[in-house]
Amino acid sequence: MKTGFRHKRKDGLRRQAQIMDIALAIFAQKGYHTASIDDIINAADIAKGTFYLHFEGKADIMAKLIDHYLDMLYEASIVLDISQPRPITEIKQLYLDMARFVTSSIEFKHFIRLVLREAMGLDPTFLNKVNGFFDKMINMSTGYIRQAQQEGKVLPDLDAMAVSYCIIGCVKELLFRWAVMESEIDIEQTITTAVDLFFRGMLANPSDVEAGLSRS
Amino acid sequence: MKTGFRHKRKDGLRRQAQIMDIALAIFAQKGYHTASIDDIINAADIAKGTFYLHFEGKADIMAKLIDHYLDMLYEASIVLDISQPRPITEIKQLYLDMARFVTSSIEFKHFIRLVLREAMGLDPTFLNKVNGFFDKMINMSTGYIRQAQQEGKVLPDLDAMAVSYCIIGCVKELLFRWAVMESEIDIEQTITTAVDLFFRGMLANPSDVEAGLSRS
Amino acid sequence: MKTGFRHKRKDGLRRQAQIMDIALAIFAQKGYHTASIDDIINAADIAKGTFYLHFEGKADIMAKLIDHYLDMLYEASIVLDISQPRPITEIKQLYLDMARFVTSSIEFKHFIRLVLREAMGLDPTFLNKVNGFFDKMINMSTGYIRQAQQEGKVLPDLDAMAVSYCIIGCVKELLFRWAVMESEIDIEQTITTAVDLFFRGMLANPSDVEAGLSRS
Amino acid sequence: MKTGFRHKRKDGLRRQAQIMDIALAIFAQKGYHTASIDDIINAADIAKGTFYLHFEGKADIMAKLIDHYLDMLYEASIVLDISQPRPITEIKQLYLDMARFVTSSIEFKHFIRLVLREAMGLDPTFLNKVNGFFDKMINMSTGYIRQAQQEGKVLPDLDAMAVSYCIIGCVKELLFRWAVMESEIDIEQTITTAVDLFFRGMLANPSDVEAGLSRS
DNA sequence: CATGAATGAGGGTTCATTCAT
DNA sequence: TATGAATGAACCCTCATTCAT
Repeated sequence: MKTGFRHKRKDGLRRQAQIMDIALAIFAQKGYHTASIDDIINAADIAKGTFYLHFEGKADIMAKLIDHYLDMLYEASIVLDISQPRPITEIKQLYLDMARFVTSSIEFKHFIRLVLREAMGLDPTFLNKVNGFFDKMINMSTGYIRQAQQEGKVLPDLDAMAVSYCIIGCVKELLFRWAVMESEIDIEQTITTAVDLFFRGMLANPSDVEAGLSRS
Repeated sequence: MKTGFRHKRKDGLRRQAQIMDIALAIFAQKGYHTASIDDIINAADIAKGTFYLHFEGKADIMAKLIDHYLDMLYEASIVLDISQPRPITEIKQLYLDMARFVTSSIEFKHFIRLVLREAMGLDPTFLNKVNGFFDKMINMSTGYIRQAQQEGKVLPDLDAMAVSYCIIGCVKELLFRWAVMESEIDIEQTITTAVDLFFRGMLANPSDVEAGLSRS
Repeated sequence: MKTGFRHKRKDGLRRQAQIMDIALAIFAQKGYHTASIDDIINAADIAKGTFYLHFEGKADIMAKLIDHYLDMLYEASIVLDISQPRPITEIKQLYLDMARFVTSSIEFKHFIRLVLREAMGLDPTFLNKVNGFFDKMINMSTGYIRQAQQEGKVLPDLDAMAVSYCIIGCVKELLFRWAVMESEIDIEQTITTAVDLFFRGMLANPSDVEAGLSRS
Repeated sequence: MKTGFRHKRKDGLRRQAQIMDIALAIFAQKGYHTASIDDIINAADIAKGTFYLHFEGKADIMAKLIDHYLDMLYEASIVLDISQPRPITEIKQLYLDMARFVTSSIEFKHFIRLVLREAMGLDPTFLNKVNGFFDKMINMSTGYIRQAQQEGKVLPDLDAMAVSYCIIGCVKELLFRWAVMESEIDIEQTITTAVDLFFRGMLANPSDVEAGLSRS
């Protein structure tokens, strides 16, 4: 028992962030259940103990990963939280901005891949965290649609929540194709199509959307 | 017929089907990774060896389950494979029929729960099988939309495949809410809303859809 | 992953008993904390899984060992539970019988060694089990002395429980020397000396003990 | 004196003694095996490295603790080493003094608790050190009894060493009840009872002890 | 002297799989 | 066919110890 030498000392938080990056890549590649701590420490080139120095265990690093990226998403989603009315064109721009944001980094791709592939199959803890985010999106969307209905801009008989489910479903599917199936999808083009589709189907006065439609 | 005599002897296929039913319930409840062979054989009240007599292993029973239920879905989806034109109203009815079909049995609920929760996180084999089905749905839908575009019934500039992604996304999301999150969703009502939404957004001549709209 | 062949099947309980015997020897030799499951399975020439087939873990086999031997001791101690008065000589014989009983088998030696060396340093669970036995012995002894005091055979002012502590202390020390330190002790001779010593010190009428004294 | 300046700098020996005190308390509370270095450094509010600056390791601090307290006991036991004859009453007083000595400080209680609970289960090194002390006590006692036998004060046929085992056993048991089981024992009263009991059982001329008996 | 991040051997436990009966 | 004891690779996790700073 003569261990503990040959260090490559790093500032605590940087080391932790570095391990998280690598773990995320591993999880995204092999899946949470299939990936082992050994996979992570080998990829990170650290010792077992070093891992447990920074994280309580496999579930802990997963939780920290989810918290970290969800925090970023929550923050980014603030721009979507519209209290004052905005023109359709701006809305579409917001969606495109969000899309560019989440598709800009490989880490986010890994995170989305991980979450959409199997975060649902993990502890209720994880499931709740992730679904909490989607639920917030849905509620935000629902509230926005209802307000538009009151303003007479959206068909009054539409079930706002059902529509929101559809929108979130579209978003998830697109992200799934992009992050999990690595499809060659033109995200911006597809989002434009989807937004136009939904707007055209929802709006009380279709001419309202004309400016926002890409072609016609 | 040489069944039913001696120590718990059953016709091979019936026994196998019975084990699969139980395994599906277990997998749907605990998740594929979390569920163990022991869970299955205890629930099925058979011995370890008996399980391996009928299945090559854990992955094998999972594969057989996926194959079995996907086969049923493929068969059921035949009615959606429309070569000749159909009126909008009939399309909506087809969707509702499909919805009633998959939500009618507890086994299908288990299957959908299993597939949407984590089958994506398993072997590429499983992922491919399941996505193969969704891809077929998407291709079917895409072809149908393109045909409608040629007939001038659907806006010509729409990216048919992007729209299909949206539709499948909606379907998955609804099924996810129903089977995984056990939300109290009125499936038929929500599907009606979604179909109307999409049709209104897609059709070249909105008046075509009037008959199909639930309210107007 | 191709494991599970090459068996040496044994009847379940016999295998369990065999593992317990070996584990007891290992624990007695290396100590509970120092001994590892690997030590046990190597000595028993079984696989890791086989161990966990019969025991829930290290603490479980320890608990089963303690229960097993304490049960035997409780049973053997029944003869000491004297409701009707007995002559001194018989008492001494009872002690000698008990001594012969616990020193007759190597397993008991291992058990006593284990218990006296460190069972006190384990979980409160183990501590309580073992002390429960000693407490029963002490209570039995105390009750017996008090009865003798009422009959005027034992000095009335003696603190019966304090005397019982002394007796148990002597017994423990003797067993410790024999089982832990492997001293060359003539157990029977020493017990005879101790019993005489205590009796001579306790009895109201020293001549009562004459018959029981080994010499003089 | 160059103590007290700069970052938490203390005189080496004082710091070492302080750590030992804390370690003793931790060991006594959780047990040697269960307690970790982390427990100690946390309680002592020092860094890991600081611990290894003062001690070679876990075994080393344990050894130093045992040595330290055994030294004190050896020193205290000098008063028991009687070359010239003493009256019975004085002997009893010596025992009571010793009892008061070891039960006077919380540190001694911790030490006794540690030693009687599991020091026996550690390295032979520790076992030998502790037993070395008890052996010295036994030899001292044996010599004293033999001398008394030659002087005709103690029954000549008694096995002096056996009697000594009994006495040490009583002492250990009392200390065990007090330090480990935290029983509410009146140490002085119980020792008085024990001493009287043994003397009455040993003495050739029982009237010799009369003065020493608490009640008669 | 003091620090605490890093180490890795070692330990306990699980579970899919096998095969003698 | 059916059984279930046996297997062992693979995991997760702990903690005494080291040494660059």
